[in-house]
Amino acid sequence: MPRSKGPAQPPAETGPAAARHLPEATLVRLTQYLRALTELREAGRARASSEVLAEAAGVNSAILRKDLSLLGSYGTRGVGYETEVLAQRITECLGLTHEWRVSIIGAGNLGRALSGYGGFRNRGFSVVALFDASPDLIGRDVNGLRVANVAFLEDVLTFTRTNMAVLAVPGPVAQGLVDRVVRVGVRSILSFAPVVLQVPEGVTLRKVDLATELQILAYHAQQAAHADPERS
Amino acid sequence: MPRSKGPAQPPAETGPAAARHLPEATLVRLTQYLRALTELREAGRARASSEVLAEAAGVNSAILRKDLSLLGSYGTRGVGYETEVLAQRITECLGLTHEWRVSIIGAGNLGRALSGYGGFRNRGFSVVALFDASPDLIGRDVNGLRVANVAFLEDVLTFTRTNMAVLAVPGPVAQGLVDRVVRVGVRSILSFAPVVLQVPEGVTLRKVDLATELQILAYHAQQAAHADPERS
DNA sequence: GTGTGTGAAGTGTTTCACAGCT
DNA sequence: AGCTGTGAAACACTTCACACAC
Repeated sequence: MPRSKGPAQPPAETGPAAARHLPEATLVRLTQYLRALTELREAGRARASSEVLAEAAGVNSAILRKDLSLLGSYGTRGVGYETEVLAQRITECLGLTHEWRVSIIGAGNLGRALSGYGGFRNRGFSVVALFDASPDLIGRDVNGLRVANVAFLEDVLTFTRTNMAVLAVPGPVAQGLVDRVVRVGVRSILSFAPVVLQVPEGVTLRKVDLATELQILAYHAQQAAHADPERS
Repeated sequence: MPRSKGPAQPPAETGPAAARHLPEATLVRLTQYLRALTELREAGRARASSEVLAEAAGVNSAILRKDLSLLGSYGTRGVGYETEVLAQRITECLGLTHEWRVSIIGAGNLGRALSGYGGFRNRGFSVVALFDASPDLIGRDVNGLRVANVAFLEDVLTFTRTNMAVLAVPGPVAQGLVDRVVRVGVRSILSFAPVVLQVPEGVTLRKVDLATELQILAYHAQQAAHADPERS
């Protein structure tokens, strides 16, 4: 903090775990930095400059430095960042020291794909339950989990101490499930259902929508075709 | 256009299909409006005000009107928007009149889930091929598609006139596949691989990253817990 | 009267460029 | 000398609020 305004007043951090209210765009990039740092560490690099890190994360170095400065001063001028220290710091900020217990609702193709996704088990996420409504699926073993009956959703969520829910169900039933999940205290939901969902204050909902992604690609492809009408 | 600046100069639209360079954020919402319009039309509504439409799409009405104004004047003051006309207009703008031929690369859990996803077949997207490298999967029938050998990727992409690729493969092989896909002229790629990917100018790449989504949820949950330390 | 379309203001994010620490 | 951390400028996006068309 090289500049003091008026009477010296250190910025009153409540400790190294501070950093309130990170911008949404920064959060997305922090996860990328974390991945890049993991790769660099596996490659044996103890230090990296903002330039190197930015390259590995696929962003420019100015925004990387700006993002990291929001977490506090964790680099060394003239040298760079220590990969281990920085990775630890980002992990802390993102709340990944906490253990997150994820339940997946919907054991169709997508739900099964998610339950087997390796990225979950890393970094403090563990899948603790998988639900479905279909008698054909209930009781079956999927990636080491027994598919539970969604009729018992509330009991199982409570018993497993679930604190994150992933919805991989058809649109029409999604809102009802959101309501049930919220009622037993889950406050973080990731939905793959292509519908608008309402959640009360204090509950975070994120959506992934495959149709939206394709439609945006279509737009850009069409634009490119306008500029250069060649390959369809 | 109620206001002319200086000598009358109509905004030189090249026709109703114009609307260059829509902001990324607007594109995302346009897909939501399109879905909302489809629902409204199915419910028999021929007209809707920005208020009603915004509610159905889960956004506020001011931004909806601003977004739609970028496509031209398609509403009627004092009345609202005609659902059919507007849906048609958005469909046009997004490039969904074109037929998009999608190949899915990777027939693991996720690739299979994607190939069966109903949202693809609607709105001009058709899945024309599904690839894998594993002898256990090649030749098997998945949702009416025979899994093709990724060794023949180039030939099959060309033969099927693929113009969009979806990557559902492990991180380490993703960049190589991007390069191959780009080399045969595909310019729109959606990747589920959790790695930074490089594409040349003129190719659009979008990424969906499950680990990132969960990590962002974790951050918000942690923030909420700081404010109100109660349920884990 | 009603509800769109849009300037203007407000807010958020990125880039620039360089002072200052190592 | 080199690289971080950060004000300041530029850019992007959202919200406000109201003139105007119907």
